[in-house]
Amino acid sequence: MLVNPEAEDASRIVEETLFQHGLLLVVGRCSVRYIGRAESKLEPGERMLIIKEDGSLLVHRSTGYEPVNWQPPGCVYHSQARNGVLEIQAVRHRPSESVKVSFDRIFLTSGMNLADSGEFSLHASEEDMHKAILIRPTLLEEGFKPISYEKKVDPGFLDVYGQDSQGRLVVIEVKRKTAGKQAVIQLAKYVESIRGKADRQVRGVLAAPDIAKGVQTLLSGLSLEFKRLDPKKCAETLQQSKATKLATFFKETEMDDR
Amino acid sequence: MLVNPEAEDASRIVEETLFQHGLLLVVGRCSVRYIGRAESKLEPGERMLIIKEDGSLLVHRSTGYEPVNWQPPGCVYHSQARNGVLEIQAVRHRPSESVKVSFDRIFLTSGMNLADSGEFSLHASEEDMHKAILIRPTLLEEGFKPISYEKKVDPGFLDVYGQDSQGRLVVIEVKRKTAGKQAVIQLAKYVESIRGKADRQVRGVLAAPDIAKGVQTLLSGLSLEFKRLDPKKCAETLQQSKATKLATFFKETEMDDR
DNA sequence: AATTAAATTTCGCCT
DNA sequence: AGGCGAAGTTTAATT
Repeated sequence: MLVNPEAEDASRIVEETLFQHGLLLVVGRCSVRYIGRAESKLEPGERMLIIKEDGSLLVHRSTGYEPVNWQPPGCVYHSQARNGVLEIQAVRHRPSESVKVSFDRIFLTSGMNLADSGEFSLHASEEDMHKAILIRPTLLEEGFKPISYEKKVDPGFLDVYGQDSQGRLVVIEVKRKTAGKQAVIQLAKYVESIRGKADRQVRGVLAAPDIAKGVQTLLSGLSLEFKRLDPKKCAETLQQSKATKLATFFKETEMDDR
Repeated sequence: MLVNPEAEDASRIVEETLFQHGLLLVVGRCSVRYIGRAESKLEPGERMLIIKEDGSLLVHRSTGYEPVNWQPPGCVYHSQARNGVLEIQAVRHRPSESVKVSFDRIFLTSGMNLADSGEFSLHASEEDMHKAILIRPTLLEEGFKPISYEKKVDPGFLDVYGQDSQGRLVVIEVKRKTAGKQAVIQLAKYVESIRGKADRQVRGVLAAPDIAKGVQTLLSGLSLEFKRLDPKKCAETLQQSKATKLATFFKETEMDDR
């Protein structure tokens, strides 16, 4: 790690870190040029450059959640120090594009190796809600039996698909947030598609924590139903039934995707 | 800036930097808990925490373009050091959510103030392509004369609108990338809308660097046209004609938006 | 404030 | 490799 280094000294850290695929951090005054899917130019200013082990690149300004310039993982790098200017260039193909960062002043540069094997788990995502219904169908309603999930139909993918206690087909559209008009339209399309092929009655159910104001009218008008489904309860259901249990579940129920 | 500090010492830098809205950087071993729109848990590992002047937060692992946890600008922070553990918590409302980062080991912490007034310009955006057509209509075709741009019509806004050398109206849908089915549908809607009101023939032109495979058939079937338009050439056109020139252009041509 | 549309969207899955 | 759908999408523009 170097504080206020000359470009040539910083360059040594940069090259070494890039070579051994470490995490590189450079803070200083730079300009950035991007050419690829679009083109951009960033005039000189003080920013933070991060290059990760996997070759991804981030240029962050002092404000804003998003990087001002970036490259996804898999970039190839080239760097050089000349006339007190440190240039770092990232290139990737498919699509062909490149980002060039030129530092004329460097406050801090550091090469690191972060050991990180910690697991990341995201709960109560929409996919978790799908799974929760599969594991505990009563979350939706008594007697519901899932047949398939993320089933491909004409207009796209329907979330969960099954039959109710009376043998009617049930098409379920799941939303993690308050369901709006768009969700109803989507459900309607799926139901229509299934009705065209099925030989039995088909119900359409919108499952979400809440439904937007006024949308209930639209839903009722299309003879569709709303069922309240709490993401938190879904997450709890998943937590109770561990990943291993889920695996056996899929084997035991032998879901038919005809 | 501190290297391998105790939590209590790091805490001083953190608090001060947060207080004066500087850029905060903490690298170390941490766990992260997020609760809000969804919920997530990140088990201990070595990561980089960035908190910006505007209150945005980023937790970056050693790989991946995207942060593993984050918060948009406008968060309120609370931090404390206890039993050798540094805890930093970001809270925001609307939607209500929070991220808590707990460091049990710190490699590096730094508070900075980045002076950055450099302008960022993204060229060859779709809007740039609109402007380029206005400045040099021959980019589209000989004899084309723009009448208005971003004109409000029933289904939305059409990109550019004008008349050709034979006095026919021309509706142009511009895409910066390969135009797909959606672009054709959009153009068709606009053309239909204009045809309903116009007293002359109306042409529909899709202007893009390329057209998706198979979409040409759809386009032809609707009696619409495709014109190749290179974003790069548009960017060059804009560069030649400076912003000042553009301003006078808008004044001089007195474009009618009836 | 709510809705809609675009993004150098990214990411994942399936064809 | 390309295409489609989802995202804790984010962000900006518009109603």
